[in-house]
Amino acid sequence: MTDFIITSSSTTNTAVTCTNCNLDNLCIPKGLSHSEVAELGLLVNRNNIRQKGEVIYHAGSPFRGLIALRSGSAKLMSFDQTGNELLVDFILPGEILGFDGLSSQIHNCTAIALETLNYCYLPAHKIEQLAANSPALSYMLLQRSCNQFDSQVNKVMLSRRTAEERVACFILHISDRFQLRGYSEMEFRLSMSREEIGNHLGIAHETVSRIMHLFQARKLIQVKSKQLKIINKKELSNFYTT
Amino acid sequence: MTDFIITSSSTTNTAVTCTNCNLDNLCIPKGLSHSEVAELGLLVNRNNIRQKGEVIYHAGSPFRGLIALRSGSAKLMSFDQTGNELLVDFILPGEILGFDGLSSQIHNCTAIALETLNYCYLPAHKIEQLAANSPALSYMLLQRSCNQFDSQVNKVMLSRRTAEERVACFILHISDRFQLRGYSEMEFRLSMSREEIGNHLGIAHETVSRIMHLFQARKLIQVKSKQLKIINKKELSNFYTT
DNA sequence: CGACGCTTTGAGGAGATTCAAGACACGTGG
DNA sequence: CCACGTGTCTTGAATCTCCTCAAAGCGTCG
Repeated sequence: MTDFIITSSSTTNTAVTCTNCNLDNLCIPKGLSHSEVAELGLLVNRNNIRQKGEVIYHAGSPFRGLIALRSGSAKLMSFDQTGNELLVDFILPGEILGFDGLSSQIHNCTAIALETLNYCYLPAHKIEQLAANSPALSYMLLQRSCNQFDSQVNKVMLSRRTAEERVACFILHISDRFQLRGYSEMEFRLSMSREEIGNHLGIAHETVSRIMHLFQARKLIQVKSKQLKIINKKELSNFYTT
Repeated sequence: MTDFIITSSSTTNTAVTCTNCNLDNLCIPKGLSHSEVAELGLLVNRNNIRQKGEVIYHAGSPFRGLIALRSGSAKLMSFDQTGNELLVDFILPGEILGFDGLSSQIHNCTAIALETLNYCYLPAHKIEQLAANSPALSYMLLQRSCNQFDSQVNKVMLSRRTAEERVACFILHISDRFQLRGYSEMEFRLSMSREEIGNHLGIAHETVSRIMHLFQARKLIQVKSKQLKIINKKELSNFYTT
C-alpha cells in the first residue's frame, strides 16, 4: 500500500532556493514578487533535518527564527505550570512554525517531529532586516501571524462542539490540507496517534477511537489504525455544519 | 459606591496624541522611540465613540485598520456557519483590536461595545506605510499579533480544565488587567453579564453563577451581581495552579 | 517469537448541561 | 415615589455526554 508520508520531491536537488521550491505557493513566498522571493532566498537557512520524536525547538528557549516545514510533519505542544500539555497544532509542509516565540523572544511552545522532516529557517535577526528592505514581506509575515490567530479562534469554537463534531472536523481539515499539497484528499495515512489526536481535540483517545468506528459503521469513513479513507465527505461535513 | 468603569482621564484634553496619551505604555507605543511614537501619532485617527451594544466592526466587513481602545470595554465575537457564536475576548483600554481582519482583509469577528467607549484607529493603508518608514514599529505589530496567538493558546488550554478552574482563571486574569491599568485589582465591577462570561469560558451561565457563589461560600471572593471583591487571591490562584 | 506500544471495546461514574422556576435589580411611566 | 415589567441572576432536579478504569486485540520491531 502506498505510503502517504509527504515528502518534497526537491529534497534531492542540491540547488533549491525559495525561487524554485515546489512549496512556494504555500510557504512564505506566496504572493511575493520575484525579487522579494530572491531576497528571501538569500537569508534562509536550508536543509535542517529532524527524526521522529526529535525536538525542533523547546518551550522556554530563546526565539532563533521562523521555521518553514519542507517535508514531513510536526506537532506544536504547549505546557502550563501544572504540567498539563496541549497539542496546539499539527504542522504540514509549507506551514510556518515559530510564531509562539516572536512576541517575548522566548518560545511558549515546543515543536516535535512526528516523522522524519526537513525544514528551512529564517534567522531572527534577519527578520527585522527584511522588514526594513521589504515592507511587503514584513506585512506578509504579519498576515501569516494573524492567520494563526484566526485558526486558533476556530480551534476554540471547535472545543465547544461535541466529540463527534470535533472528530469530523479534524478529518475534513486534514483532508483539505492534504489536497492543498497535491495529495489525495480521500485516502491518507495519519502521522499522529489517537492519543495525539485526542490531545489536540480535547477528548480522550478512547473517544477518538470509538467515534472513528462509529463513523465507519455509518459508512462515512473507513479506518484501520492510521490508514483512513473518506467514503461520504458530504455527509461528514453536514455532520458538523448542522 | 465607586463605579469601576475605566475612563481615560485625558478624554477631556483636546490635544491628545500618542505622545501624551496615558495609555502609552500599554498600547502600540510601548517600547517605541520618541520619534516613532510621534510618527505614529500623525497617522492615528482619534476620538471614535460607541455606545453600549453598538458595533465597532462587523464580521465579513472589509478590514479598515487596527483599533486601540482608549476607554470603556468591548467584546470580540466570532460566528460560524451554524450560527454558533463564540465570545473570543474581552477588550480593555490599551488593547489592540482588529487583527482578525488583517490576514484576509475581511474581518472574521465582530467587535461590540460593552459600555460607552472611545477608540483610536490606525487606517489599513497606513500600516504598510509605517512598515516602510519604521521597521521597529512593524516588528512591534508583528509581536503584538503573535501575542494574541499566545493568549489564544492559553484559552484553548483553559478549555480543557474544569468549570471551577476556568472561573478562577477568568477572575484572576481580569484582576491582573485592571491592576495593569492602575485600578484596584481586588475590587471591581464586571462590565459583562454571566451569559457573556459563560460564552467566553465555554460553560453555561448557570454554571458561572453557581461557581461564583461556591467561591463565595469558600470565602475566596465576595460577589453581588456585577460587583466583585477578591478575598483570598492566593488560594484562588492555587485553585487552578494545582 | 516475545515484548512493547498503540488501538479497540466495555462498564460505571462524574461533571456540566438543560429545563424550569423563583429572586433580584433596574428603568419607565403613572 | 411607588408599582410594574423586563432582563439578569440564582437555585434546584433530571439527564446526558464524555471520562476513567480495565482488559483484550493487533502490529511492529528488535
